[in-house]
Amino acid sequence: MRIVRNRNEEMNTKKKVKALQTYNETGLRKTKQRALIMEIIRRERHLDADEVCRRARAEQPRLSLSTVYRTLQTLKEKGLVEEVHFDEAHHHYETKPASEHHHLVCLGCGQVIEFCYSLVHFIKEDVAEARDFEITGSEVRMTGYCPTCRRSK
Amino acid sequence: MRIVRNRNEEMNTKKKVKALQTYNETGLRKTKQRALIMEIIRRERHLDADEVCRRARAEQPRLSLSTVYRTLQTLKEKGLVEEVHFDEAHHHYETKPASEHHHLVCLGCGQVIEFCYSLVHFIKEDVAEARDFEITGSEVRMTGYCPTCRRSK
DNA sequence: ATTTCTATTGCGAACTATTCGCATTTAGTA
DNA sequence: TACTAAATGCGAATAGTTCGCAATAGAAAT
Ligand SMILES: [Mn+2]
Ligand SMILES: [Mn+2]
Ligand SMILES: [Zn+2]
Ligand SMILES: [Zn+2]
Repeated sequence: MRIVRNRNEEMNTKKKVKALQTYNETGLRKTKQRALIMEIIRRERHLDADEVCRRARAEQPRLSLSTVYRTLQTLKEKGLVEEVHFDEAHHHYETKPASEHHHLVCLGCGQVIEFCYSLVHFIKEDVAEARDFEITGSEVRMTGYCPTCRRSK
Repeated sequence: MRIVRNRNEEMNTKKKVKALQTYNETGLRKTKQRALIMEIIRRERHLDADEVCRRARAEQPRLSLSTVYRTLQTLKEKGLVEEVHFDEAHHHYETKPASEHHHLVCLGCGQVIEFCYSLVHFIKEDVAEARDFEITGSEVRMTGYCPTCRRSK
């Protein structure tokens, strides 16, 4: 019988250096599927799983929807992808942006506008302090009607 | 053949007065099911459709889940109920509160804490102005870990 | 109170979103 | 190159939501 070592276990310094050259920073294997999914959501924001899959299949027709779900989940855990929640009963995804931003959604045409507000960060700090919470995420979403949709009502 | 008049059409003043005594303010019929659903979500906040249904069936065993969904949808449109979006891929509901509030969710134990921030209203005004949007709703959600859950990690 | 009309309900089926199990493939390592 | 575990594809399972339609029941008219 053979001793199987978990790849995530501690390694000595020498091996650690070697590992960093071979694995990417996340410790995940580099696969065509993952790369493509990542590329797609880097290119286009706020897609849902099905939209990601459809776009990916243009290039990799055999890619399975399960893989898309699994990959988005994994990348989310690694902090490379964020899940956004609109009104619908399903999720949308985007690559983790450099600066925290929030969403304004038009209920007429569906367009999503991103906006930043340092006040949000302030609120976060304040709530964390007041409630003694360790806050790991925050999401601000506003819904309404854009100028165009407002006119056509 | 008989002329059928839509009940929502204009009525003369006299009839209008009568109607206000008979219909409730929303123009919806008063049914046992609706009353019960309303009572349940008035009593307990942030339930999802299935939880509402289970609680309702203690009193009305034949109540159907479809009715719960339909009713919540209707009451939402009338502005009596609000839909809240947590991390999960399904909705939760609460009676429309007097003052706008937001949510802090513990990822460990699931507890939901409500908090108010007038700053949010300010942001809303500001975004509306900056983007020329008519804003109809806003939701702020923060996630993290409560003191208790933090300790047990 | 009785009649009339249609909003609302219950039920099952349909549909959509997401997860799971497992055999097969493949990336990374030795 | 050979080995091993990670990742994939596929189909089935589960969960959440909507739909169609016949039956029921609230409100208005009589
Ligand atoms: Mn975004
Ligand atoms: Mn609430
Ligand atoms: Zn619009
Ligand atoms: Zn907790």
